[in-house]
Amino acid sequence: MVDLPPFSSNFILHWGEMGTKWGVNRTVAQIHALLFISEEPLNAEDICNRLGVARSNVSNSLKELQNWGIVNVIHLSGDRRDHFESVKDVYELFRIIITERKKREIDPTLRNLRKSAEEAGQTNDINDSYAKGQLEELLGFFEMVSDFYNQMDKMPTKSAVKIIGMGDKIAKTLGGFGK
Amino acid sequence: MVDLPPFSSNFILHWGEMGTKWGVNRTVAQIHALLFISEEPLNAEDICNRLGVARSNVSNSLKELQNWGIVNVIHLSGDRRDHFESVKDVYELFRIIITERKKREIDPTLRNLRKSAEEAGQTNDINDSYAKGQLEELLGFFEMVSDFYNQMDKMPTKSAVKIIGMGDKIAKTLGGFGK
DNA sequence: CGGTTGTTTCCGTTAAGAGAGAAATCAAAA
DNA sequence: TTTTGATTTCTCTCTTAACGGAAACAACCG
Repeated sequence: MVDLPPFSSNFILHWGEMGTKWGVNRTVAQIHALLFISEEPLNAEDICNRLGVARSNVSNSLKELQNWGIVNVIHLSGDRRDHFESVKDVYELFRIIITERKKREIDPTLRNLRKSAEEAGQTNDINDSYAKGQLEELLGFFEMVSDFYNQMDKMPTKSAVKIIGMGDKIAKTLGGFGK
Repeated sequence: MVDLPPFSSNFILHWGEMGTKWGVNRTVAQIHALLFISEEPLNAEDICNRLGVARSNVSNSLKELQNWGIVNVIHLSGDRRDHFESVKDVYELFRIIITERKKREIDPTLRNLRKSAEEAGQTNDINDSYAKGQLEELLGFFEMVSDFYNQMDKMPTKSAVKIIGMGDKIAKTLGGFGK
């Protein structure tokens, strides 16, 4: 971890570690952490040197970060090399991540549940009716979550933040109805 | 996949597959899926037979599901064997999962960010000020998310559901402010 | 054309995790 | 105490992912 203050390396290492728990590989998360706290865009060479990882690894990791949509290519005048920068706004960053995770982790299940529920609907075996009901419950839940995500995604970031931040007030208002 | 209607095996297999994307192993997710759609509690032997996996694997997986808090032991009269049942209410199920994931995936980062931000606060090197600011932004975001989770957790399930379900209406109300 | 940059694709190594099976251990009921 | 069920531990295998290095390739520019 060359040329970085201790608190930065600490953060980068931790972010890499957590990355593995979030389903992205360590290097990918580290590179993202580095770019996120870098004021200027960095080129691939810079990243290699700072993190001490192989060039090919950096190249592939950058590609994955671009697939996620949280890292963009920047061209500096007078320099032919690609430079990379992370989405810098935290709210925007997580909006993208959440949308992407929904696409990968929710939508396939939603499709499968719809299919399963449909198939289940065609059987009338009394033994299967409980399973059928549970699948329908699950499907309903996933539909709801999916709708919620879609609405948050359409919303301007600030409104979404406001909803999250106002969680307690909304809860109090609605609490009476929910009981 | 013995003694199960096609839509059930389909669901169990898919849930197992998605489990790997959610960070739990395949067998653990499959067992959970099986228990979730089973009306009666199953014993370890049953699970072995239905899913065709090793007994030890079932034992360890059940333990992990109990650690997550989404599977409980049940004792049936006249049967000394442990029986297992999943949390059956979908909303309750995901409330538990989300709380648990927060504990594993958010809280450690929150702690680390607090530490990093504190360390960063002590340096006055002008070169580090951007990184410092980004870390503070990130910390603020994680604090907000954490608070939101805590509030949802304290809330009766129905209120939480109501907030999620009313996402669009709340968005419309707040939309004007957010723009 | 030669030099630089970037991507892609191999290959080989290493590390980590999942999974199965066997045996030892433990606990409680009969 | 004996028996049954459950957990724990250990070992072994298999698979996957990560990683680095090297080379091939394409694109571009001077």
